[in-house]
Amino acid sequence: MSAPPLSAIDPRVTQLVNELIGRVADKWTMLILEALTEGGTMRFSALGRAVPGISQKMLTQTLRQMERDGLLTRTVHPVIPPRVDYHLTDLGLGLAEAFCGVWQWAETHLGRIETARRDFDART
Amino acid sequence: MSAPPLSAIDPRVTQLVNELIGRVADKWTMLILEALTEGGTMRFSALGRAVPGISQKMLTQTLRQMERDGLLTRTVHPVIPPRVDYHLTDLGLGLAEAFCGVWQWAETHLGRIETARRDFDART
DNA sequence: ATTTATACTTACCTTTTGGAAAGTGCCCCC
DNA sequence: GGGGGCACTTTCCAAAAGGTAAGTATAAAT
Repeated sequence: MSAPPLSAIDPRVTQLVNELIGRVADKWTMLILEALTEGGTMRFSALGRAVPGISQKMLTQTLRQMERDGLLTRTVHPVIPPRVDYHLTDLGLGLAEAFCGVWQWAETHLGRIETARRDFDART
Repeated sequence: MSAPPLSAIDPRVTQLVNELIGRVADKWTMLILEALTEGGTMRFSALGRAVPGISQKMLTQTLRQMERDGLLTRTVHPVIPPRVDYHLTDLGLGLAEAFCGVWQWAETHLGRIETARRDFDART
């Protein structure tokens, strides 16, 4: 499917913003964002514990992406065994705040969605 | 990775909300949400045109999910050739509003993220 | 000397996602 | 009676996501 879109308000910004949101709004990023919002500064292993179900691979990968996007800082302490601290930048905190709205929406309307699903499933 | 999470504020609501957000916050859902917010009532083909790059398969699939979740209504007019209208429910509109914050955040901070990325890539 | 702890990295492999394209149903129009 | 339009549905297949598990580095502790 192609052809020109409906509105001409945004030229290529829309494209970029969508890409950005897609990158930023995935499952693990949101969960890490939440953990760091609550936990302040956390080390790798603590994050692993705070985000149930995440694998080491995805934890590392997601943290790196977030660091790259400037959402958090990564501080390596030159000690052994290694210790690495993560904490949100103001950019990351801002994103967490913005997501707060979605979070709250989800929390308050969870019930309605569940019944909507049941109705739909019964109907079909 | 497993073990108990950091905070005990939310029992299993967190789980449900996360699942819900993951379902609701994907690329196509957001784009369709946006199209319908701007376009009001739209038919299948119009949505296909309004969301550039989506395939018929994903359009149908995403619309069905959204209908199931109660985010939009699907009205089949018994005419030939077929005509099906989609439009957001108040639930869907609420979600669109909630996402508005994220959208705006992304729009305003796009520049900062891009420079953060360049810095990171240069650093490594 | 071996074990332990931490924060990764890498290789392999399964599962999921999603695109392309062809098929379906149905009536109107020429 | 052949073609066209719309809204799907289905099948096949390639690409990407992501899990598991093993490996790496280092120094302190036993």
